[in-house]
Amino acid sequence: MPLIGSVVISAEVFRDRSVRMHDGGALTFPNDIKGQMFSSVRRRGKFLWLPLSAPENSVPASALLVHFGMSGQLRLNEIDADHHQHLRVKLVLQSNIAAQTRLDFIDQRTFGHLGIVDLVPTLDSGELVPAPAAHIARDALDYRLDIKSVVNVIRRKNTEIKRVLLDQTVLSGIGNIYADEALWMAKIHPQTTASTLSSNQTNVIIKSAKMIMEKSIISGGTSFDALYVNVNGESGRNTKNLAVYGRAGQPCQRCGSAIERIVFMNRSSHLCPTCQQWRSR
DNA sequence: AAGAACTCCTGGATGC
DNA sequence: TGCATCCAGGAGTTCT
Repeated sequence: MPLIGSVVISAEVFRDRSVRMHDGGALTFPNDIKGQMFSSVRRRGKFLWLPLSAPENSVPASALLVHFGMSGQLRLNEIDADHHQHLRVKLVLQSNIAAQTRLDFIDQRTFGHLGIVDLVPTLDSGELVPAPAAHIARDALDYRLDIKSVVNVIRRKNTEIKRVLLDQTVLSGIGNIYADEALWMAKIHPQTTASTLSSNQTNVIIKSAKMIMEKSIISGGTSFDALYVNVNGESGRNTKNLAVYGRAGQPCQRCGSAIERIVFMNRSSHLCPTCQQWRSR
């Protein structure tokens, strides 16, 4: 059943935290979403939203905003399917061409959330985006991405390049895994100060990230276990494509050196100590 | 203002 | 067997 054109018949929140970004929280969310129709699907970085239908001849003013955090999923289920152990929010949907169905928000670690938010025009393009995501930069895979200006922004940052890659206000969509993979491909140490990188090096990093993410999407995403599945509950197959992430101790595919795991900014980073040397300038 | 640290959370893996 | 500790990380908030 298609999501677009479906109307929310009812909603139930099983974990208040999962709608913490909704104005009014769990108290008002079910009533606020009831009767709303999804008119399309949009994405920017790690935010996804479903604009809610507006009166005729007017643009949508609000949307159901979803962030998956680490472990969040949206899954379409039969109306009477068993509740998943980590079901946090349940929407019952009705379309005019199919039976009722269920859109489940499942999230073990509850870093994800959803809520109804206003759509606001961005300063640069006037594109309508959810207010809580308005500060998020264009996605790495957005064809309108201005790589040249992103390179300039990155090269003005006086901090480690990996921090910058994870900063969603610079460039969005890159998380811890793809940052490590892109830096390995570009042969840059994650703790290299961004402002010491050349334009060419910075370009290579961005293009590597794009290439890696595109390849991952074709493989159905990077998943490790049953926690990470697509809308139909299927796991991705991209782990076999990873060169460094989660491969500490294994040989580098380029030079054979043992991959290292280091910790900074309270996160793991994986790198080849030979290919990615930390040169200070 | 920019950059860094802290915080939220669950449950599988690991150690004693 | 059982209990404690570690680990995974996106991003908002708070700090320096």
